[in-house]
Amino acid sequence: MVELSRKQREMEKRSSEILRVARPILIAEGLQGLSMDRVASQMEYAKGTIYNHFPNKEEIVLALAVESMELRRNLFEQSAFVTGAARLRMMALGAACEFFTQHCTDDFLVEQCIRNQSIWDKSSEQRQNLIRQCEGQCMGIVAGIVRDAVARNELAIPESLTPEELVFGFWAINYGSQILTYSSPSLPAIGINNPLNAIRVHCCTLLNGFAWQPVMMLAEYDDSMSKLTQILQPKFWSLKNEKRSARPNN
Amino acid sequence: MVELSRKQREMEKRSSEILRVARPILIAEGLQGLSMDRVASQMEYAKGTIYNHFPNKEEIVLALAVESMELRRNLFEQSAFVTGAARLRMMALGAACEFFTQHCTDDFLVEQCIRNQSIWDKSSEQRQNLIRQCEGQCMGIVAGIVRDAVARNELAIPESLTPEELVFGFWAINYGSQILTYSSPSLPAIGINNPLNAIRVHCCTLLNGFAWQPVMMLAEYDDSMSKLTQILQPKFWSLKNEKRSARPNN
DNA sequence: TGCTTTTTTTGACATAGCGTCAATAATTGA
DNA sequence: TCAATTATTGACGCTATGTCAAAAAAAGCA
Repeated sequence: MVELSRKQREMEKRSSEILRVARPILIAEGLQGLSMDRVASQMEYAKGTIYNHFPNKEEIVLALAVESMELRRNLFEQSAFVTGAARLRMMALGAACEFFTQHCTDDFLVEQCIRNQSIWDKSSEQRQNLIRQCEGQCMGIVAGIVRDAVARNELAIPESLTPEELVFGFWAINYGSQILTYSSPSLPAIGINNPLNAIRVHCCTLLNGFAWQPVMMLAEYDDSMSKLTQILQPKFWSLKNEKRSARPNN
Repeated sequence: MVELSRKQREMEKRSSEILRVARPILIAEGLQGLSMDRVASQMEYAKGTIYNHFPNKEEIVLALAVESMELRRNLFEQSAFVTGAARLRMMALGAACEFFTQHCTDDFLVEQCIRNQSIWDKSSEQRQNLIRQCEGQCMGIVAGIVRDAVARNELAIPESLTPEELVFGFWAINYGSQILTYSSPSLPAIGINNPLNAIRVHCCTLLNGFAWQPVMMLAEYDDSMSKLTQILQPKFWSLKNEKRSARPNN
């Protein structure tokens, strides 16, 4: 019995070693660049051994994505601790998103990788559920803030929208902007010079559009965001570093 | 000379036949499913012949995307003909987006395919420029409406934003929502039941947030959208069918 | 310790896709 | 009609995937 758990621990250890090797490859060269042969040779194991841990590379990618999404969720959780108006907490989540894209670029890239049909076609339902779960938790955190705002009479949701559908808008703005930023051929060429600022402006404007109290002018919003960022960043960094030591990378 | 152009016409014809064969494969089975061998065998030509027209499958995908994006651009152009307040024209573009995703699903899917690094890594700069150009034209149409709104004093753009960056927000909402809708594992499970309505609400709210005149309540907005849709749909359909006859599909 | 059983690792194999290119077939022009 | 040009072909080399029987290692046992 002790034996069994030792075995399992060794198994675990090797699995995470595979992930440790695979991550930089995925980040540097994308889905195409990652191959089982390559992971195997870099680990100095035979290919079959890798297949003992992960039945295909899609499964590896999903496992990496789970790690990255957990970091995101941790950032979100941290943001939710901010006290004050619900709108402020909502903005703190915006700050978490900003931090994630700017300072956890690798994780952000990994997250992008799973927006690919082939991954979902080939991977196990079980691991897919881990992703869904994490996604659901993130949604839960944000929707919770929305509900709280409603309870405090700081926000009235249009009747045709669920709280989650309201969150969906902010999610879409952030996600959409980032995807466009990373994958649209040369945004500056079509007049978009500062997408990051644009995201902020649009989030603020959307919040104002819903009359989410306290309504803010842009300058005010920017100020608040700066303050929030200053308060939150140390925590964000330590979360990020915690994660890093849990999955040592080269 | 006449000979030469006949040759060229035949070349053209075959190229478009390749696209005609490739499109349904791409739509039904994605990037993975599309292979040069398969296109070749389905056309009853040898693989080498296909390579005479397109140096790799990424190039085929990009060519398909150009076709699809041209349809989108046509819809946008059509929308821009609407007369009245700039905001109404902006909404007409929203209607075009709705039409595109709902009734030109295939083209929408093809458009998604090119959000993939490998495509940009392997395809020719020349064809990439066609995409960029089309993207730029779409942006131009929308940004033109924004500029017009400013000129008519119906809208004041925040000073830290270019008109294009304002458009970026709407683009992100639409794009982001659609990507999430199509690629997020079961949105309903996390409380998003009617993403389409959500997009509408968020667009309206964002417009209102910018105080783009005439500011509208949601019900009013929905009414206007219905009317716009009724006016525009016939034109949209004929554009779509025009396209279809230009690229006969099975 | 020595021997048997179970588990793990290995890499050759079958399969499939990409992109190339010398050989072959078809077309053109005189 | 026949040489010259052009287009087509599919076998080939390469890389990657996923499998599986054989070999090696580890565990169990007396």
